[in-house]
This record gives sequence, C-alpha cells and structure tokens, in this order.
Amino acid sequence: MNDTRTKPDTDRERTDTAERATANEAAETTETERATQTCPECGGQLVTDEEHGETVCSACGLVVEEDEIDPGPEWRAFDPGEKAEKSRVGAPTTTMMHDKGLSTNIGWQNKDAHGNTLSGRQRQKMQRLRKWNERFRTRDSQERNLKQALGEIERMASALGLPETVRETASVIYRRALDEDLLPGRSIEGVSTATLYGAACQTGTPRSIDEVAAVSRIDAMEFKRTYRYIVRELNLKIEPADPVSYVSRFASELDISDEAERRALALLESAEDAITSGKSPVGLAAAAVYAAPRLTNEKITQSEVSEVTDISEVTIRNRYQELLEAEEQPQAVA
DNA sequence: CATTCGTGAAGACGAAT
DNA sequence: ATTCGATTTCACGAATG
Repeated sequence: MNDTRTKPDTDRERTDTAERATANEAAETTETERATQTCPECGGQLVTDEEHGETVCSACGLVVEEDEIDPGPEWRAFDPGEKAEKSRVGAPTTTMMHDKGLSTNIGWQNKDAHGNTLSGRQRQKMQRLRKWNERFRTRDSQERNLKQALGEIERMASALGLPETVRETASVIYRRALDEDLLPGRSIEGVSTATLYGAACQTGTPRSIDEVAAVSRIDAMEFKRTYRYIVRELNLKIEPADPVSYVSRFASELDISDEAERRALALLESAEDAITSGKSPVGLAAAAVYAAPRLTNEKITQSEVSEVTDISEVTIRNRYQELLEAEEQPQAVA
C-alpha cells in the first residue's frame, strides 16, 4: 500500500503489524459499505463534507471517514539521503498518539545545526532542555493516562482485527472521557476496553462483549459496568448492535456461500421489526446464519454455528423459530 | 448414528425500588 | 444494595432423517 512512505518508526511498526490483522476487515468495509454509500449504522445516505474532510451519515450523523486528506507525504524516498532532502514536514498527525504527534523532540546527538560538536557547557544545557521538554510533553497525569490507554486500545484492536477507523474512534471517545473527568476511580484498562467496544459498535464492525473481554486484561463484569458508565456519562448514542453487522463475519468463518449470506441478511431484514425486545443481537445473527444455508440446501449444524458465534444451540433454536414466524407474517403487528 | 427439537432448573443481567 | 422479571444457558431425553 504505502510501504515506501516515510513515517516515524513507531508508526511504521504499528501499521505493519496491524495491516495483516485487519486486511480482511478493511477490504470488506471499503468494498461493500463505501461502494454503496449507505451508512453502516442506520442505512442512511452518506454525505461528503468537503470542508471538514469527513464523510458523514445524513440520517444519524455517524462519521464514517475522517481526515480524508492523506496526511502522508506525496513523494517517495528511496534512501536516507533522499528522505532528508525531500522531507519538509514532521510526522503526520494522528489521534492515535497521545499528543497527536505534534510535539517537538530535541535530537539526542550533541551537534549543532551545522553538525559541529557542542561544547561541554552547551551539552549540559541541552541535557536540561531535553529533560524539561520530555516533562512537558507528558505533562500531567492525563497525558500519561492517554498514552497508556492508546497503547492498550491499539493492542486490543489488532487482536480483534478491527480496522483503523475503529481505533481512531476509540481514541476520540477516550479523549472525551478524559476531558469529562470520568477516569478517576476507574482503571485505564477498563475504560480503554469500554471505549474500544463502543467504537466498534459505532463504526458498524461490532464485536461481542465476550470477544472484547477475551483480549482485555480486565474481567467481563468490570468491563460492562465501565462501558455502561461511559455511555451514560458521555451521552454516546450507540444503537443496540445491528445483527446484520455480524453476519458477514460469521458467514466467512463458516464458509457459507454468498447466496446463503444474502438469504441471511434478507431474513434479518424481514424480522427486524418483529423481534426487537431485549434479545441478544448476536443470537439473532447466529440464527439467521444457521437458517439461511438450509434454505439454499447447504448442510450446516447448530453446533457449528454455536461454536463460531458463541451462542448456545438452544438460543439459536429459539431465534430460528422466531425468524421463521416473522418470515411468514411480515405485517402481523397490530 | 448424527442431528434436531423441546423442557425445566439455574445462572446472569437490567431495571425498578 | 436488593429484588424481580426476562433471557440465556446447561443438561437431558425424545424424535427425526
């Protein structure tokens, strides 16, 4: 993609490792969702806001794509010399760095601008400057908090194979939580996990609570408590996860035909009005994924679906029945 | 024989008090 | 903080192909 692009070392490492993990997800979102230009969250029309460089949903306001202006350089460097010659800016900005990558570092080499060695007195001066620069850079506890949290978010996101947009969203939410002083008394780890989970839901690539909890260092109970707290205090509008969002992932894991996948989506479509009360969205998706292949004469067992979706066979059965009922009487609502 | 379906007890969760 | 109602899960056996 942009291997030759010049980025800070940390940034480069991150994208290298993350890209492999997120390759599937990224391809899916760009090809299916953006191509159709409908909001992954509510299905509304997407509108491009040139002024702010965002793609937003006209219906629910979900920001699908931010910073469409490529923050990378337009040139390519093939050796360090060229890099030094062509580079006229610093690192690209990203919310994934605690200070958005805008802070200045003082070089470690004891040379002046012309490459001459500094005198002893000046070296001492530079040492003091470096020390203070570092102290200001990670100025207070908030900044240090953020630094660590973003690391955690990053780690969990790549473990879950979540695309870049989710991580960006998560870091934005985390910043808000930080600004609202929601952190005291709560573990960084917990809030990080909660924001990541919320961000995943918002961006239409949800992961179940169990999946997220599996890669987190905190237990599921604290995670859910923190998540609720964050959502409430920040007034995040997060719709109950749409079962449709799970289908494509489950479908590919189960090696289901495209035809069956479409049937599954159609089933959910016709059932979404009928079954909305308090049921687990994942369960509904699992039932649809189980039901669809039977309509296309593909063999699939409940235990297989159960394994992949982490939903019990019993629940799959129940949702399955309900799906069939909703299918027969689409407008049975009084 | 494997798979599916139905049942009741038990645990987990959210909401209300 | 506790209790209540609904949902999910577990364990089992019967029915189906």
